[in-house]
Amino acid sequence: MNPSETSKPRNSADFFEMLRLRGNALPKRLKQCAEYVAANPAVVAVSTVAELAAGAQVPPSAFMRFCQEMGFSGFSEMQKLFREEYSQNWPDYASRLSKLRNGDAQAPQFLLAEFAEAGRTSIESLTRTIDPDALRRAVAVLAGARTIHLVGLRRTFPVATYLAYAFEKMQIPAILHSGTGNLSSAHLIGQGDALIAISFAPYTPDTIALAESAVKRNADVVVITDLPTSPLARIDAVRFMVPEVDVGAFRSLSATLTLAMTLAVGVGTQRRAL
Amino acid sequence: MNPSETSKPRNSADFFEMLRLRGNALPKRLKQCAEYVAANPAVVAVSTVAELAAGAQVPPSAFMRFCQEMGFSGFSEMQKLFREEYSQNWPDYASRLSKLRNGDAQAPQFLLAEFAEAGRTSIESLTRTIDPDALRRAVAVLAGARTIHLVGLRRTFPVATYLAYAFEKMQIPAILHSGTGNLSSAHLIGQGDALIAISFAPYTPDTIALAESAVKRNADVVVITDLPTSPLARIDAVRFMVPEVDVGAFRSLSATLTLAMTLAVGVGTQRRAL
DNA sequence: GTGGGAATGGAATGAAAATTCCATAAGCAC
DNA sequence: GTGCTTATGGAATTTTCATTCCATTCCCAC
Repeated sequence: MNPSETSKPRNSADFFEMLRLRGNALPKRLKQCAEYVAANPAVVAVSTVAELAAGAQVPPSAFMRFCQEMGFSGFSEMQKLFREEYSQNWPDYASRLSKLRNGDAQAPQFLLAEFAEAGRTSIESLTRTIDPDALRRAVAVLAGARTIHLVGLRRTFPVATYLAYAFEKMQIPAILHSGTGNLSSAHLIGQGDALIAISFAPYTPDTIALAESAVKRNADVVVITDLPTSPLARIDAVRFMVPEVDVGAFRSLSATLTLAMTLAVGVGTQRRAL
Repeated sequence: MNPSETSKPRNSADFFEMLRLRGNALPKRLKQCAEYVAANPAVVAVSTVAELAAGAQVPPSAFMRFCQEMGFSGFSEMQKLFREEYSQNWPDYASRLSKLRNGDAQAPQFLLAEFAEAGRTSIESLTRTIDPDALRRAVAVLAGARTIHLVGLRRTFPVATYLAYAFEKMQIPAILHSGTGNLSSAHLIGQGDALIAISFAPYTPDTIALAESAVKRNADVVVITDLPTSPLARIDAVRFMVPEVDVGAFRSLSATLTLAMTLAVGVGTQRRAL
């Protein structure tokens, strides 16, 4: 470790700042590496030294020297940084969950920190995984509907009620199917209507049934669920998979609500434009 | 290669389609893999078998079997698919943002970005402003209550229903006061009970009335509201001011829900410890 | 219960990748 | 040009990781 070495970058912003400062002072081959990495940051996360070296047109050993020159112990350490940024380093809540179970004397503010992080992570990854086209289609379908039906039971009931509130506030006709009194409300849904069905594992059968029945009745369906293996994902509909993070046995709803708000307001503005 | 094996997926859409179709028919461990992969697709691109297996809580060999069951020769081949897909999507990120800024402000993904930002900000400032001592007191009060009453109407109704769900799941006696049928339910609250009252501007009079009546009946009250000038803030109670960010006429609920989860789980663990 | 077949987990193996080392080449001062 | 320092490329080494194999367990049918 010679004294000219700068300290290790902690994130990619650090890293690129360092490149900016020291980039021009590097020897030829290392400069090639710097330029290649700057131009293809994402590729670093998913490639081997040999591949990157080939891309930068230098031998692998030169690339290794580059990594060390940037303050890392080697390529692996540098790659770790890019991988974390790239995958957002989804925290390992499974292991925290056991901590939650064992250490029963958890101070509430630690819990708050956990839930806050779960919420942030969920929202962050929502924005990266949502298909803009699906969003557009969902908004179009809902804006064109005569009546919007809403169903979400148990853990997703808050989302359904939020949508009901938002639509009411914008004076868009919407019906919340809550299952009160165990009445079947499937017959309310007809052609020209749309249904937003929300369900996470364990999937409430009533929600699935209502969604299936809506499809049979030629209503448009928008599905919000968690996984492609969900029974709701089998339905012919505009589908959203929301990457909500579990903390212990509880699931953050932040991302789902964010999506719900987006749909509601999107529909509102589109209707007004018509 | 047995005949039941499906042909190799060519892209991630293929892959998720296969998961959707065959996911439920898989044996337990392989299903865990399927779900983990579905929930964390980006992580697959940048992780090792061992890491993913740990994430899915299966041994590495099970994860290998999963890859082969999905039609790949092994993990490396499957990872290749994810790497290709995901390193292609990345460069769009910067251009996507600028497109968002330039393009019409009504595009749904622009809305999504706004709401996501609002949610993040709200949660962030919640963790900064919450008083740990108030949290501790609230949890103590609620954990000691015979029955926990919940009230939150209109825009805060989703929070109240979320709490109701959480308490039910943990088998903690809780009553959701929803005002259905316009029946007064204030008389249900008595000494030894606790009430969580949630209200944001414009404050629903029923919520305030119920909270005041609970105080008169010597019940403990926990208040979640937005401003110190709120009528709920005048009540003798453990008080939380949640700094939710408004987007247009709509308010993110992310921070409020995060606080609600914290209270619920905090009470749950504390009760179990008693 | 009991037998058979599928599923599982752990340890052994082999391949691939990162990292180091060293001989050679290039640049530079004198 | 000569000697010295720094840079370079390829090959050897070591570490990490994917993959396979097999003994054990689990589950279901009878």
